Amino acid sequence: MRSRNHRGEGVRLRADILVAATGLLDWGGERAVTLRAVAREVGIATPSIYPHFPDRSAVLLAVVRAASAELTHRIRVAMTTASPDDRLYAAGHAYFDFAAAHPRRYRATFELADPDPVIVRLLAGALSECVAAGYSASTDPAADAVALWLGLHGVAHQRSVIHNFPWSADLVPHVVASLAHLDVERSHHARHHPRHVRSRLG
Amino acid sequence: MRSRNHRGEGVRLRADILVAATGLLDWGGERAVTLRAVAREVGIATPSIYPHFPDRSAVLLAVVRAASAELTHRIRVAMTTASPDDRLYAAGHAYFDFAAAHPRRYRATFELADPDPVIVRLLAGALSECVAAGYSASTDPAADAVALWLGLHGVAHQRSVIHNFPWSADLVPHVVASLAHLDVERSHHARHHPRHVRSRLG
DNA sequence: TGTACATCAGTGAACGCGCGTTCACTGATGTAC
DNA sequence: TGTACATCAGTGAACGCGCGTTCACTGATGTAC
Repeated sequence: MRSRNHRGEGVRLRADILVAATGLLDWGGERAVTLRAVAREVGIATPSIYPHFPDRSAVLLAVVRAASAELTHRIRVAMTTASPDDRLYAAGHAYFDFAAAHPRRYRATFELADPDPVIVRLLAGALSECVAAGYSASTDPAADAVALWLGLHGVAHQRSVIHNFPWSADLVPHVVASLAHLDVERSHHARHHPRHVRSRLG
Repeated sequence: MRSRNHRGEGVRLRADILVAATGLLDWGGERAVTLRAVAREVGIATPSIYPHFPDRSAVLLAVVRAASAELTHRIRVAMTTASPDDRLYAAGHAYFDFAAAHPRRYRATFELADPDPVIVRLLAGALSECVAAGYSASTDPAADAVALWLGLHGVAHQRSVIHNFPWSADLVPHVVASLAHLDVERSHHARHHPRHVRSRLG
């Protein structure tokens, strides 16, 4: 099934192990990531994992660190938008989408590793720009960015846990606008949901 | 160590099993709740659990349902306050405190059982009263109550996971005020943190 | 009042399983001379 | 060019463990007659 790596390319197996472990995590949660299951998936003998990882927990930690890095990357990519308030909305959606796409991985990431502080910094930066541009009424962007991140985490985590929940389409922008104290009238949210704005103005 | 129950009082063991399982859950997480460990803790033979629960997952589910009921109860008790906005702040603190007091139990509760819809209804009720009293600018209390609950969950869940985090003292009232669109000037938050209000007004 | 019997609360031993980890190994491939 | 040797990538068998669950049971306590 799997052919032995060429000399000097033994590190490739490390990557294969991580891919398999990630798949198992997504499929059956943390419990499903056993060294034997990983080896079965990769097509190797179980002890072949040991030259690459000291023990089971090291494999899990590596998986979870990679997930954290990917989440940060997706948020960073999503935030390449012109206006700072749209950057916040885009970050919120990227965050939510990641949790929706990989529910178990998202959960394990936050249970086994500390959250990447870069995310909060990115949010704080965009929020500060919103304040400077007059889009946000925040008086403490650093603190509000933390609250915003925690709010997004709450939405994303529940999304990763619950199956039948009344997820309204504008929940994410709603949470973003509230916690970032965004001016709803000019926001992405307002532009896409004029009826909501009208009822708010009426 | 443990003496056999009198005739007709065999159900007592059921309660003992739940107490022990809850303790193990708090101590070592879901993985620590094995039937053998529970039996060891209670002081019985492992098979003695079976007359009371069909299998391991039933024990866990019962533990988690009890935790959910207790959380709801604590929120209900906390919400016996005069003004509706204080009820929201009190609910937020009760929620946070529960997660801080029983981190692993809190996590397991939301991973193994659906959240108790009563909580959202309680929040929606108080929020509606805030709107009626002119304390909240919410235009959709039902939707805002969901967002508020998700925000609280985010704060509480991170609290149950992370150990060294910059938990600011007014994070919870901050999140509550933002998501409930509360009038910060009259709020509990404002009354207890006048400096924050001044900077907001300046 | 005595006694046979049913029921209740719980036990002890055993089953088969999957697990993490260790150990001594194998066979191919490159390198020094 | 040939050959001994080192290294690399990975294997197969075994260890001891804790687990969920099943089974036939035990001994005390209440009840019917």
